[in-house]
Amino acid sequence: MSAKKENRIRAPRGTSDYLPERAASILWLDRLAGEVFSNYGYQRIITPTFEDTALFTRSIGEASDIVRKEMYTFEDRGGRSLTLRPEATAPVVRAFIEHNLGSQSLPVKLYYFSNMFRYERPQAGRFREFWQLGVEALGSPEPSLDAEVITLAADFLRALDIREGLMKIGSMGDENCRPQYTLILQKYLEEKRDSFCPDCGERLKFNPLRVFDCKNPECQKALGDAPKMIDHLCDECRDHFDGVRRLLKEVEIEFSIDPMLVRGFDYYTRTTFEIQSSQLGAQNALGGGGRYDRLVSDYGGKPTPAVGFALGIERLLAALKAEENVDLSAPRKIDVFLIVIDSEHRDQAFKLAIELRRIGLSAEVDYMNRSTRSQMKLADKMGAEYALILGPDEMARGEVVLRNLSTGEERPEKLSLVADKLGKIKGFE
RNA sequence: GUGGUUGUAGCUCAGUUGGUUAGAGCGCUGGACUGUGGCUCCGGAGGCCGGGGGUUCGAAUCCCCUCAGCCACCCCA
Repeated sequence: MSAKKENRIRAPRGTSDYLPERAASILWLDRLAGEVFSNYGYQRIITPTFEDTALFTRSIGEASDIVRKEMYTFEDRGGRSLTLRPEATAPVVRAFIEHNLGSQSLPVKLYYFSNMFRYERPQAGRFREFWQLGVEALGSPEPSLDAEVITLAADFLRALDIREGLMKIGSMGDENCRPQYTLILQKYLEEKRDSFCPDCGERLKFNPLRVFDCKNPECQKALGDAPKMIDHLCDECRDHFDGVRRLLKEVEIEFSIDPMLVRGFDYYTRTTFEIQSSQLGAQNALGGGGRYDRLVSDYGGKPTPAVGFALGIERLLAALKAEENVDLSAPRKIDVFLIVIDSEHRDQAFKLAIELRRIGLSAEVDYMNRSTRSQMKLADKMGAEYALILGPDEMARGEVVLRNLSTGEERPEKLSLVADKLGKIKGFE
């Protein structure tokens, strides 16, 4: 037990053990997501934990921070370069192409709930292993699909009773209007270069849109009258964006237009969105997503427009906790606790416990040779509804005592019939 | 990767200007109640004071290094 602390192995940095209480919260979210998402027609997909490294370098963007310094990349014994998934859109798209899911009726609507890995310095709401819940809808360019996905995200937050989520939406344009806009922006930024911080000086060279993300107040001020993508959309993109906004209003989703919204992946086109929470600290995004019309064809699939989003599970839990709207720490309750008075009846208690469990009741027994009194205390602490007492006198008559722990009422029952009886009381059989 | 801050029992924390066997509450456990819980009372287990090195007669307390947590930058879920 007392291994020297220096030698003790701990969970790796940025990871954590989800002990029963927290694990239960995660599973609860998973189950709730399953309910809400299936109403919207999304089906669960599970992809591998690791993928060919090239899958991510190509989709996320060579220049992005995630690819440059945040991936868990390793070589396996066969010399393949593999990477623990930092996000799930690329794997889902890969699976979509690999299994020719595009030949089904479109759109194909999938959701996932899985762990992601990013080599980052841990911080509030940011970990090296974390969980994401997300959807991908592939096959339609219609604004209604964007609106559906955004509504689904908002409805899920509503189902969780998270009220502080702020929906922000924007548009990145497409291959027609974005390159032109980028040039206009770059030119503007170059002219006002001295007003920006050194970081932004770098950004404007390889990814000028990123300048919008800077938190430096000086930079934000200088950006005030910078040209915005949403003012330079081509006609098609403008119509699309208008369509998304109109539909969101139809279904009463509250949102604001954020002309400065920039997301971290290079593959987005047209609609992007992000849900921010004031409860979260610096890492304030509960989730986000957008449209990626080029990704499937970039991977060699048939051109397939698509849209999706991801929510951060740990951040949802943090927001839930901060808002205190939901009690995630419901105490465990059991149906029956079996109390052994004479240790010669332990085997019978063991058998009876299993019999009760097999008919669907939760039953517990003492494993520590506790006194009767201590067993009663345990039963109480576990929130047991009944205590089943195996006393030598009753056992000699083939009976046990059934005690209702909330009323204190107790009476003898035939040992051979007590399981059936409890099953009936609890509504089984 | 950079900066700030913290690190004492399972948990939340005390620990006085460095001074003998390191404390509390909760939790765990035994008992008071020899076959019966929730309250109360009494007892017990559990810490090389994150780890390593140094200063000192003496370090949980001072110094250095390291690891980890937290917070921020960066970036994003």
